[in-house]
Amino acid sequence: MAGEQENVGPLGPLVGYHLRRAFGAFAADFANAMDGTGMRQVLVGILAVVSGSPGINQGAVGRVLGIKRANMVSLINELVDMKLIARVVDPADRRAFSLTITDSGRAMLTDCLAKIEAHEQQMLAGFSDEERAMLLDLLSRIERRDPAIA
Amino acid sequence: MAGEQENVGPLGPLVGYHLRRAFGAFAADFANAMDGTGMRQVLVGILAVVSGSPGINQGAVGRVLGIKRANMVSLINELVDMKLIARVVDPADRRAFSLTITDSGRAMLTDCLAKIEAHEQQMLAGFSDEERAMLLDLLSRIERRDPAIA
DNA sequence: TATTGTTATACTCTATAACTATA
DNA sequence: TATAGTTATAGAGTATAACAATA
Repeated sequence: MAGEQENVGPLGPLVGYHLRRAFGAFAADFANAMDGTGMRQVLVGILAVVSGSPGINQGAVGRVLGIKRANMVSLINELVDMKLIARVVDPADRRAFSLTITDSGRAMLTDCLAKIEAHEQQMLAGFSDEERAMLLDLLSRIERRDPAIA
Repeated sequence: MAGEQENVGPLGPLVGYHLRRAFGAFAADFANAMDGTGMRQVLVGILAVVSGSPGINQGAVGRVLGIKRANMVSLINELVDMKLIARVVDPADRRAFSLTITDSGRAMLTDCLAKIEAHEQQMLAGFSDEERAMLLDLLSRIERRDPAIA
């Protein structure tokens, strides 16, 4: 997925270019880290959000993570099929599904988060605590400029 | 593509999560910035690399940008069809194509780079020069950890 | 044998439009 | 009429395997 530290011409000073490459590197290593779990970045994200907000519905999860309603359907189906989350009709609003994490879901999330911690450690090896905090801050400030938010 | 600054549970402290969101925000705004040009992130990247290394071949461009050979084919076809780059058989190695940017390609690249500068300014509004430089440095250090490079 | 480019293919992510059922 | 979820579909990015021509 990458290589050959070379002449990228006018791309060098562009934050967007390096953001893309760094994201690619992170995503590739993340996928490796999830090997054998059957999980992907999005699925872990959804599982984490559901775990943090029991009873939340699909649309809300999507809004939190920036995933369109239409695309949530099959993702939630995957997690339900894997028995990692439970989906019941919300009695207070029968259009909506109330999502909760199952015991296996909690175990899976714990396992994934441990693997993700190791993956982050490896990707950020050589980063001081201050640098990691700085990076988190800078990235968070960019996130808020998502044109789909405003 | 995003929204609802809320409880992301255990994702909050993960660099990978924020990298993904920041990348998404940048990519969405980049796409808007390219509106009307017919260009996309990858195409601009290729054009920039070819412009910086005249005579380079497809495989090399792919290695520089982290794009697989197989995926380069249609991308190069697009740029050739748009008459932004010229492709001739390399006389020194008749397996390879020698790529050069055309005059229209140069004009297109200049136009895109101006639009990209504006887009970066907007996405990084509020960033000091030091912060931007710091971000570039931190991202570059992550890039080098791409598992596909090692 | 290795490499350049090619074709075919497949999976994932993202996006839009139109539908249903509830509110 | 608005919202939650659904279906269908399409474009784009990324990945692998197998092949032809050339080195």
